[in-house]
Amino acid sequence: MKEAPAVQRPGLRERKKARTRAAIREHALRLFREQGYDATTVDQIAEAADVSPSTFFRYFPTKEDVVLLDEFDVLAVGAFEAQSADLSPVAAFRAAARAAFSSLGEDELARLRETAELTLTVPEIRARAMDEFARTIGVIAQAAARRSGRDPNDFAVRNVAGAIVGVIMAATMPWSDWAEEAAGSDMLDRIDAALAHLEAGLPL
Amino acid sequence: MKEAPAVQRPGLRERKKARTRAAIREHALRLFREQGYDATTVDQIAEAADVSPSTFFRYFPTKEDVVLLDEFDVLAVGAFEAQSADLSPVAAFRAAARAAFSSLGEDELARLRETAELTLTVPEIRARAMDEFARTIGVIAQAAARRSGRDPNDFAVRNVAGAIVGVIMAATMPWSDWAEEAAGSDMLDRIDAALAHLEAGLPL
DNA sequence: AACTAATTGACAGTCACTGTCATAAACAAC
DNA sequence: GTTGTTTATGACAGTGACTGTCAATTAGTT
Repeated sequence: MKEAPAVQRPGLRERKKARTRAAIREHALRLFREQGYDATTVDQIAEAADVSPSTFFRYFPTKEDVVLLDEFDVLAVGAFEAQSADLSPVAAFRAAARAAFSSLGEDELARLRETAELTLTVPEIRARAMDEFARTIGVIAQAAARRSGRDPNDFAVRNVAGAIVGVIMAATMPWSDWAEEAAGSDMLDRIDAALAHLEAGLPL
Repeated sequence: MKEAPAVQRPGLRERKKARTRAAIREHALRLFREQGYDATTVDQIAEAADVSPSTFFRYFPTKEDVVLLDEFDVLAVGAFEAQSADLSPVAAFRAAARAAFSSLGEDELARLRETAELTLTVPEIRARAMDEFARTIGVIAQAAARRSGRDPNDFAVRNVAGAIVGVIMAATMPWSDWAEEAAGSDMLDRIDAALAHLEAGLPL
């Protein structure tokens, strides 16, 4: 008479894990906001989340990863493949990014902005973001390859993905004396404008 | 009656510092090659270079920086500004890169390859390379701005610089299962091809 | 030769991160 | 329920990168 939902229910254990994970991330982001990233030790986060320091590292391999785990590109890739096939890769990606962003809820957007802020501000995290970007190039290349029926390791495909990530970097990264201008325009708008510019062939 | 060469002679102190710096880097790279990056401790490097660990950190702020100090982009920027003004920014940069590469000596090329290898291989260093790339975007943007008489913070200028760095990343970074192909072609050739592709408008 | 300023080494300390082991809780069977 | 198995957790000890301070040395100067 059990008849328990086989796929549906994650099980108590899984739910507890998810709650622990969320608690750690939540308290970590709060502490970063309150005292700064460097000034916050892993021990403090662990204590605030009421777990042992060991447990912290079981959930996040490094302190940086508390900030860096977005899973957002998965969303974008889904939208990417849903675009009509006659669009150029860049145009398709741009449309996909817009769709993905607008599908986010308020709280998700807020967290995205907060982590983005930290990624831009803290050198350690900014550095680590490189690997994320490289991984993203791979993900985009794979999706573009599927769309166009080419090999994901194809040189041209990878190159397009690289250019996309490059202009996003340029639109996102903090500039020498550019903090004011950046504060004015929205990050997502800047990304969209950068993609539009790339789509148009980077005219000067 | 001194009449010492005012600008010419660096002074004994400076020469000693340069020699110490070179010794540290040399022994560090050798140890990395022999035992791997992670397995090599700063203490070992210091001992091999016959300085104290404290001194190591006075010359290089972090262990990663032993690898990451290229000063190569400065060379490229010089060549960039020497290109004729009717070339597109991308074409000009491509020509400049070729010129800069071919101006390097054998030993400099060897060291460039070795540090590049480490940058691609070791996750820590690869991550840190992000900041270098961001800086490089800035440097390229400044040079491009001077060339075209625009503001270095101009959106389009930055975006072009970002695209250039992006395709270089794509051509340089190691791929999922891509090691074989990469070994075949030369890194510099791949960079040139990537720039050519970008120059042509990224056709698929 | 004497004075000043820079370079260095020794030392102690912090913190991210790793590995191991024993305990306790969740799940699966009976 | 009661058992046995798996998994999450915490306590602990250790490594290594990095920081700060202080005293001794050494290069440059008068």
